[in-house]
Amino acid sequence: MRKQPKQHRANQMIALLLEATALEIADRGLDRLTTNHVAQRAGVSIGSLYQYFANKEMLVDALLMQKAERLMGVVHERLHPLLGGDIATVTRAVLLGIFEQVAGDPTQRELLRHWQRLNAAPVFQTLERQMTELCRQYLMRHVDEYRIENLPALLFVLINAVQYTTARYLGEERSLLGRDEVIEALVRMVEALCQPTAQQAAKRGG
Amino acid sequence: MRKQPKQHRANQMIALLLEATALEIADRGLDRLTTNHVAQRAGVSIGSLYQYFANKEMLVDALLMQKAERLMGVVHERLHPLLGGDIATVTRAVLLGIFEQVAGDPTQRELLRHWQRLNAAPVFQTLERQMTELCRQYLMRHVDEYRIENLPALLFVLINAVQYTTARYLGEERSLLGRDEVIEALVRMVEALCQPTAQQAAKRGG
Amino acid sequence: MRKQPKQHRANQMIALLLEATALEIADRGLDRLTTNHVAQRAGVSIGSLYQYFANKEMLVDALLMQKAERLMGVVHERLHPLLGGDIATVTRAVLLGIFEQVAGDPTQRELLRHWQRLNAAPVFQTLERQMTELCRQYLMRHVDEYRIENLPALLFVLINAVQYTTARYLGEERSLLGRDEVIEALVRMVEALCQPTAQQAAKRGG
Amino acid sequence: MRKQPKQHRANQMIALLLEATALEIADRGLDRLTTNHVAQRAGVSIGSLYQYFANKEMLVDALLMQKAERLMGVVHERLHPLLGGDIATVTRAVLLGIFEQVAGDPTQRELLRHWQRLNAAPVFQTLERQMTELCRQYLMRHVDEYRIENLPALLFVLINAVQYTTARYLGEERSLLGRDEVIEALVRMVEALCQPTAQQAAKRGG
DNA sequence: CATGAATGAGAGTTCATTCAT
DNA sequence: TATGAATGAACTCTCATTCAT
Repeated sequence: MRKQPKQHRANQMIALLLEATALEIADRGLDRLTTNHVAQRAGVSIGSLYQYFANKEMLVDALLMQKAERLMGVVHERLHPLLGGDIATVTRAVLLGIFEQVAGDPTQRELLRHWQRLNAAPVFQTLERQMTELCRQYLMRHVDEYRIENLPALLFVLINAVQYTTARYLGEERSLLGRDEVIEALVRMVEALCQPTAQQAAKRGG
Repeated sequence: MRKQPKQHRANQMIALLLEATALEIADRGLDRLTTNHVAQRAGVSIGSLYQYFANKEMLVDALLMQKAERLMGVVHERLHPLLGGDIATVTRAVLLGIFEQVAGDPTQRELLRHWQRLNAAPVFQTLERQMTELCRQYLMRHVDEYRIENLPALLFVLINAVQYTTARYLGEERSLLGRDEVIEALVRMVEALCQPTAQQAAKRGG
Repeated sequence: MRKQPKQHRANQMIALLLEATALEIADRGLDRLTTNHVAQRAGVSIGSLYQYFANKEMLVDALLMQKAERLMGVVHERLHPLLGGDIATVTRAVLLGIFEQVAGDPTQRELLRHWQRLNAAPVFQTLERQMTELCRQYLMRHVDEYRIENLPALLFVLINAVQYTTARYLGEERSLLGRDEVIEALVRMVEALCQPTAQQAAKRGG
Repeated sequence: MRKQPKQHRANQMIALLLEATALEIADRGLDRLTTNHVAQRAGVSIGSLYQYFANKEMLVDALLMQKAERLMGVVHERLHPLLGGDIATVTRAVLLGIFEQVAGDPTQRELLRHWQRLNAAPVFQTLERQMTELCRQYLMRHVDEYRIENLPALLFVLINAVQYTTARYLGEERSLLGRDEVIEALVRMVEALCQPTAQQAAKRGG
């Protein structure tokens, strides 16, 4: 009861700093991000920044965590009502959700451009674990519709292929390809990877 | 006859510097690469480095070029004798070649971790264009075996999915998955993406 | 009330750095001036220097500004009470003021040695404009005592002849000529350049 | 008889290097002059440059010397036929000669911009001594036409005033003033400085 | 807790000069 | 003598981090 307001102010400060970090990354790029600029943009002293984040890396990690959580939120939101649906529909819905979430946010696009460098960060590992788990659950639920051999390998390729291709597409300033074209191609890839069982194929063919 | 030895020494120096750059990248990472360290590691003065490379970026670009050329060499080498083969065989052969080339070279693995940042470099664009062109040619050669809709989108997804997944796998320190598992999963993905025509499917089925 | 001490400390730091810059210039010359030496001499870190001056040029400019302002102060101080006096008296007084100001300050003397290079600096252009304006005003005030043809050309020659000759004399380590001899010669030159009208000449001659 | 050709080649080399130095100064400015560039421009190895000039300073000094000699040549050329003429005519002729010599030569103009820095060089001291001597001789020849008090001081002021004003005018990229305006103003200054004796004034007045 | 002035190691790069060939 | 590859001290400037107030 005594600590509540302090907690609150701390959370406010953290939010403020993360917001400033996001803006700086969007404006100047990840490579030119400096803690002094962040503090200045947040209207806060550089000392305060270091009160809440041990160092620059922690600051970026926290922002990454925030963005990752929002992204996972979107994924869940899209996935949940369709858990019973076929793989193409589900994939399409989730990808559309991600594209919409990221496309309008220059910060996330800049972060995507550095995905590979950043994915050592624990946040990314969490994000990936969650995605993997989600896919595994979906496939388990539909275990007799799709014939999966070597699930771990498939998940690895699936997740990475989709993630990086998406990252690449969204990270580009402008592409010759339209959003829907790319989504459809990805959907087809996912669909094809999870080859339906003969039984399913027959149903479809019929 | 007069310029030979000069040329030779110059080439030696360049090779020495690129080698040192590769080692430094492998040891300290691309972000912590410094020209002074490179020169020191090469056992050469910093001035010499700048005699052969206008700046740090050029140095890295040259290394990238070298690695890219070797990689493309391997790709061609594997691809050529199999141009008439089916897509799975070709893909498997090429991926195996790449994996063998890269897996043992920490420098290339570190570079792969920064793929996204680096692919602005002309070398990477060239590399990607070449790969795209190769895929296009293969698919054109087999135009009536596979039913391709929206070739550009397919190529984009195909190339990126394979490239980045490979990069991710090879970039990791160690993975729970074996090399062959990943290659097989990728092969299946590529195969699935290029769905056979009904006729082909029938042949296969028959 | 809050920002006072900050302002004060900042001003102190700036003064300290300018002082150190002046000393370094006096000791090692403008060409061998380095920011690290300045910081070291000021007993301050190089980072602090760059907190207050964007780059080396700005540092030198600020010093130039400071010296120029002092010089203009002296000129005004000497000129003002004599605005009604004849040209020889005014010139003599102003020159004496400048000589006294500069002679004892090795920094200013070193700066004078580089006058030509520095007079691209805005500070110098301002200084020169002020001097020119002052001369013009004086001559306008005494318009019927002196016959001036082609005022712009006269002002150009007048200002430059006096400025550079002074700069040259003061820039030298030691001269065979005494200060007063040079001043008298310059006074005579100025007086001669602004030839009196016939009427004035008659008055004087009478 | 044996050393002649070697001498000759040496002279050729020196001339070549000085020419290259001049071009480099004209193109890139004195501050950005580098010995490597000079050698390259001369089509000669940097080692050869150091065979003929102990260091960079010597190289510039030699160029200065060359230019100074040409300038003195012009001065003599113009002065000699007019030794008996009045001071205005002589001054005008000499100044016109100098202006013509320098105006078209970007190298000399760039050097003029750095006059003050360079005039520590022995070459400049020689040049100045020669000019001073010439003026002294002229004035001695006309000793009863002009009333000179304190000849050394007058010469100092005279030489410097003319030199620097000329240097300033010619060093500028473009001026609002025309060449003749400036020459006339300078001529008037010189004329006025060397006040005619009463006798002469009478003659002129009559 | 907040502040922000101060720090300083270390980055990339230049260029006069040397010396083995 | 001519060469030019090699040198390396020295330069300007950045920025993550600290700590006295």
